Amino acid sequence: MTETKGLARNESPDRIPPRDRIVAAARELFYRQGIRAVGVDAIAEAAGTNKMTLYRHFASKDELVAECLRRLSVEKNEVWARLEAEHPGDPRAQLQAWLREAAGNVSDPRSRGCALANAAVELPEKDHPARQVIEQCKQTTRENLVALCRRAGVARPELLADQLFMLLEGALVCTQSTGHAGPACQFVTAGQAIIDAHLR
Amino acid sequence: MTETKGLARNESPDRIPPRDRIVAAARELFYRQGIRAVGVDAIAEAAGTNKMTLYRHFASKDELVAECLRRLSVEKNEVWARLEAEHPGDPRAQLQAWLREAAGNVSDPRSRGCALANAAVELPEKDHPARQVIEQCKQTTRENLVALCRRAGVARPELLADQLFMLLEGALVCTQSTGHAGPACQFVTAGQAIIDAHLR
DNA sequence: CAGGGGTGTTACCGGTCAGTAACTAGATAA
DNA sequence: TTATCTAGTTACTGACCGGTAACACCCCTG
Repeated sequence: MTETKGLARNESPDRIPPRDRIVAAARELFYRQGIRAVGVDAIAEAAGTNKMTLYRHFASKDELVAECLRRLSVEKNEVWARLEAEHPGDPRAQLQAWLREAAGNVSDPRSRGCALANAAVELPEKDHPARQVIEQCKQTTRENLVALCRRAGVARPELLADQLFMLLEGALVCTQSTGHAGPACQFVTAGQAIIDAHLR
Repeated sequence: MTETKGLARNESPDRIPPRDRIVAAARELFYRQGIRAVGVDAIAEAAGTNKMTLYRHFASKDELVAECLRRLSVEKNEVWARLEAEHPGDPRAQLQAWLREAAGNVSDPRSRGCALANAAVELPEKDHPARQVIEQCKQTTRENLVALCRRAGVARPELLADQLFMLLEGALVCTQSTGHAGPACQFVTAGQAIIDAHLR
């Protein structure tokens, strides 16, 4: 007895709590169809639950959107530790690995760009709870990329980071308007040229 | 007599026909607030008319969206003739002028990115009437940029064009998530570096 | 003058939206 | 056991959505 101390309740078939199922379903639907195109009923149904349970966990749809982007933001920020773990003490190898990882996202045929950037397009209201999540995550990404470029020993780390940042954002948004056979297929070549130019 | 042969009717105060007012109002509202966030009633009211007149000119809201993007597409394609007129027979100067013109769009504090790219984010349905307009315009832009780079005499015109294309798309989308003080402020520097590298 | 086409106005349709109330079932914890 | 907490279910609200019907208006043309 005294086994399940509150953290494992109501696991009928899947043992995933409703809150997590809701966030997972919402993330997928928001990303595939767009935030404004998805209703809360559809999210609840895709999560195998209902609207009331959704509203017991989230004050509003906007808050659910923010929570989805918050989780994505956390996941995105994990890449820096992973790069360091894969190439410890070798920032240049980490930069190359970053480029390859980014290329994987760009070339993924299921990709619909960056969910955060897409949300910024769909939600222009400055006071939307998702906006600070978006801006915070992008800012953190930029800072981590600058730090990596600095450790790589380039003369102008901020410039290199911003060039790579814009290149990646551009490639991701390109796939949605020109497809994966458009300019985005030059992502690696372009990124490598930028890095090489900075490494002399 | 026989003056106004049908082209100047119903010009009460402004002499702009309702259809054009509707498209102008829709373009502004779609761009500022997002396509899905704007209702047809709001468009009609902003155009100084009503919903019935709107639906007499457009079969549906989706068709109105497509028409808005079609007009934007036409305007965007005018840039190539303008560059040629301003720097006749000097493709390298035209490329520089393109970069400066693009920089103007990026740094404009009222800019919310490219309306076509934003629409591609908001309208993922493959059969939406706006999609072929988006893809067609982006494709044409890419081809014109490749042609300009080729005339400029660089060794790999397709690569240069795609690099500049991604850079511009990235800068435009960046302004919506990281603001105008983010990576986008390095647009000109980055673009110039790319061009210089190709011109040896 | 008579006619007609483009416009304005009002009211309406069915559907969907975000969000809530009230109640039931089931599992846990004392 | 009893009490409590969470989740499921149904039904509902009021607002708004895209789109339409019917009719009055007005200016232009014949």
